[in-house]
Amino acid sequence: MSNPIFKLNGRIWIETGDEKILGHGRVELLERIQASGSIRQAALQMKMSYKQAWDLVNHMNEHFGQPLVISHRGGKGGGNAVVTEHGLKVIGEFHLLHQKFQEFLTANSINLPL
Amino acid sequence: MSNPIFKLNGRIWIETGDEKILGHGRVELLERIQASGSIRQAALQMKMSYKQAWDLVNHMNEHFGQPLVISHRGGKGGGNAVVTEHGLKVIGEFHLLHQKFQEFLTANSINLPL
DNA sequence: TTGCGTTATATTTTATTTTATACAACGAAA
DNA sequence: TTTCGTTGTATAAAATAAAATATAACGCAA
Repeated sequence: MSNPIFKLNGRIWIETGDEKILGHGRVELLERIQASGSIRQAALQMKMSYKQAWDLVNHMNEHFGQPLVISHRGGKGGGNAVVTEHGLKVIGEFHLLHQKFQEFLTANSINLPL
Repeated sequence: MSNPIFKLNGRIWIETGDEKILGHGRVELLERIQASGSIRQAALQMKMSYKQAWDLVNHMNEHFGQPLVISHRGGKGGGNAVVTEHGLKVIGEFHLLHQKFQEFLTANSINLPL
């Protein structure tokens, strides 16, 4: 390990109480649900199990003031899921925070003697 | 879930390449090693196994340019571990970054309609 | 030279998390 | 009313991670 390059990195998320309810993975999931109209397709795209995706969606719906995703079963295509207006707002707000955080990361670095 | 309070939280760490080599847990471990002079005691205090603590120390020593911890076995007390000058420097630098990050977290928040 | 407590390491066991599998419920459309 | 693919849910299997256990190496001090 000669001449290592040290990089600052990190993650941010939203909590209520001490429970994490939104991070960048969940945001990506929401975006893929919106794009595909399907929890299953979003899960496949992100290579996670349907159960995990469903659990995440359910958790978000339970912990935000209003549901972020509304799903229907049966009907054309077997069922579908849509991201609510509130969900879109949440996505947008998180993107703003994420961008500021990226700026923080690039603006700060470790200063270590080699 | 009526009237939820959304809080921004997060973590930062140092990487080389794509490997995490220092975060707040490792920093605490270093500090406890320095305070106790023992990897084992530090591990006990943090309720982690000796093996896990040793692996973390070993990983840090391998990935920073110079060792952060020097250990000895045998002798008075059975052996000991000390944090190097470079290790102290690393701890200090991380604290600076961490403090700035805390300021970032308190300065930013989500804006969501209830 | 024996005992001591720690470091260092390997191996086994346990616990936790994740994934896979199965299937009922559903509603539109053929 | 049958088919279809998804949602929703439970259970089993598999994969990971963590912890427990064991033991050698070590060097000082009694």
